[in-house]
Amino acid sequence: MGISGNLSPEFALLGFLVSGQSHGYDLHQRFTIELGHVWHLSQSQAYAILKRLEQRGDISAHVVEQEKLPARQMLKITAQGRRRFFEWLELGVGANARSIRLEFLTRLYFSQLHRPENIPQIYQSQLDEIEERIESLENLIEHLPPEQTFNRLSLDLRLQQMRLIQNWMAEIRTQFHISKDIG
Amino acid sequence: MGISGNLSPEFALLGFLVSGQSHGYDLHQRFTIELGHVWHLSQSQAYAILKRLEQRGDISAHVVEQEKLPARQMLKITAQGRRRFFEWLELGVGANARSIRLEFLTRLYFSQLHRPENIPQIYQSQLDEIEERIESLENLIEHLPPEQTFNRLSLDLRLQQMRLIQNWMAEIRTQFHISKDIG
DNA sequence: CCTGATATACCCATTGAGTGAGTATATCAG
DNA sequence: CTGATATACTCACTCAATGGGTATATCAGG
Repeated sequence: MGISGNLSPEFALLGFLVSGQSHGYDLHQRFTIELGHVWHLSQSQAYAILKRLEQRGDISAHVVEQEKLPARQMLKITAQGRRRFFEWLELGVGANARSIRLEFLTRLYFSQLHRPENIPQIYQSQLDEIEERIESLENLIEHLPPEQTFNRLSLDLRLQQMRLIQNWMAEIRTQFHISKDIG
Repeated sequence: MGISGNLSPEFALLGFLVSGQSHGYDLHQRFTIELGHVWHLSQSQAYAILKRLEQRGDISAHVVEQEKLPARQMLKITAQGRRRFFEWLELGVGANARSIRLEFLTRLYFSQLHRPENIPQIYQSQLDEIEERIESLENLIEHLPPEQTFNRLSLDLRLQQMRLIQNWMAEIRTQFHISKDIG
């Protein structure tokens, strides 16, 4: 889990349900419109995740018959689901490029929706993780035997990507009006 | 498949077998030493992949009893496996950051081992893909409705990552002495 | 001599990711 | 009346990945 657990399309669906009950089709639609360039989530994948969430007790479902269209599974978030969602919202996402683009942005999206006052804190802890990661990569590269060409190229790219993300985070600071003196 | 099929730890194992027969434990060791900072492949994952490769007929296995240690499965690449491997070696890997760091580097590694003369061609087609991707991202961003904050942030980051990779590719050009006038 | 770390060598169960296709019905434009 | 599009969901399958478990052998330290 944690670092690359790739769990957040799950939490994103949960996050939409925090605003009120809904059903699979609609959740997938909203996801696609709002975060479709962040992740790609297929319809069947969305249904699979929702089923899992139900099995875990994070959401509850009840069938709603419709006059003309097929019946819907109306989905509600449970107390447990709500708790799990807000716990997730405050976790760090780790510091690899992919999970920052995917998970951190998703977290930011739902923080803005449900907990805007927490944004500075979430922002800062993410930035801290990135800076730690940069140091640890610099260290790794320094101690890598010189003949390890391909491992070095890989680590170099990762390091450069982390530095890029550091700058991109500065853009986010501006866009979300986060002041500098937090943490 | 193709773009993000995530298939190359498979081909990497196959690629080690091009140099001669071996067994699971050793292949996993070599993988970890040579490409351990490119991918992380757990031992059990390695065995799972090798089993799949055998089922497909890309490798063949026969048991070798050992005097003291447990028996080994000696693995040999088949004609089919060899063909599949060299086909893969010439394919493009697509243009997302992750698959370039993982798949492209792996391909480069095995090209150097088994087909050094093909490096310029592989390099160039990868670079072309990256440049196409940059254009297509620029286009997407341009036509994105301004209210789509999070989708925009995601696309922005991807674009910047692609530009970074473009520069990183230039470093590779130098390191591998690839001349500029190819393709 | 015994113990514990390390290396060799492999397997299995489970969870999850992800695709592709199928099943229905309703609406609306041409 | 036909075909595209939208609503709404299900199923079967493959692959990814982790975390454990199972053995045996070697070798160093107490």
